Amino acid sequence: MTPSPEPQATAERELCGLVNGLAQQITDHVRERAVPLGLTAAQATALREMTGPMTMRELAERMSCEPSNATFVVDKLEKLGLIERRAHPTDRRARQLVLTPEGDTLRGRLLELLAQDSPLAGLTAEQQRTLQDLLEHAIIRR
Amino acid sequence: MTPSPEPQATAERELCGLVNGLAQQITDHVRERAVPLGLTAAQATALREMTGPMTMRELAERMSCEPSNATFVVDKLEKLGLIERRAHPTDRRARQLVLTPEGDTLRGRLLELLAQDSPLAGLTAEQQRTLQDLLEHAIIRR
DNA sequence: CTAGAAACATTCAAGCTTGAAATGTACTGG
DNA sequence: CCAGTACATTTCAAGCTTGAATGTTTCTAG
Repeated sequence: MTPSPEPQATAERELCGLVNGLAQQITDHVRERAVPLGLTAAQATALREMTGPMTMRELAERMSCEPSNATFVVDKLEKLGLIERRAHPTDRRARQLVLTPEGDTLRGRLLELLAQDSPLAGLTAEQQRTLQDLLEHAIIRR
Repeated sequence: MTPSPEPQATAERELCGLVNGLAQQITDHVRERAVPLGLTAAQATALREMTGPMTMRELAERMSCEPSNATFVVDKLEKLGLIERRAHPTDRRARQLVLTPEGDTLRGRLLELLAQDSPLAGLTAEQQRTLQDLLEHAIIRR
């Protein structure tokens, strides 16, 4: 065994593990509720983030993934008739994503399912606020 | 647009987005430091979690992934000569994973790199403790 | 002891994700 | 205006991840 690690660094590493663990739990939760609707976890995540018309890049950012991945997922949603790629009103490089009526309806059902047994239900409203503060604080870089 | 969602549910959804965002940031951070060592992010994560001899399942749990994925990643690490699969001393179903001397050395270098510019550096030690409490509280289910 | 149930690990197919390269469009300083 | 740079998107290869199916081994109730 190599030299003993700094306790500080170890604590940080474990904390990263916890963050990843919770993120994984959230994804599992999404997947569970997506499958009965005929969606994969990735598709459901995209649908969930479609709070209104947006570009590919905006969607990718909301999904915390690369734009090329958003292309992949939106392709699927488009084939399912849930989303449309329109010309962007002011930027000819970009596409404007819009939910179809079917997509909007399905999104509504999805959101209902997602609200049930949230992975964060173990926290009180105040704890959730604290968590949000900390995460926002930790994330604001880059 | 469909009926307006409950504000409570919306807040929870956004919080999930933050958790995922931070997890993504952590993975990116690992990837950045893994590549110069000739490792992928997944391989580096596995190496990082190898705090001592353990079974496939234990490693998978630490990596927050399915055992079948651990098999995949350990295969790679084994081919790189960084890890060994031994017979488990008491359970013939299980394997005991052990780092090779090279694996142990590389892990040391990886941990050093990972400690630099941690994605959690934006938080004070106390904030990190609070975050840890909240996450542990949120995760203890299942 | 023994049958059934559970657990460990692996394999494979299907789907996800990243990063680099390519294309087309917008912006910026001369 | 024009060249150069930056940006939005897509394509593709390589690698990651899950879930179901399989083979072993262990555990447990009877």
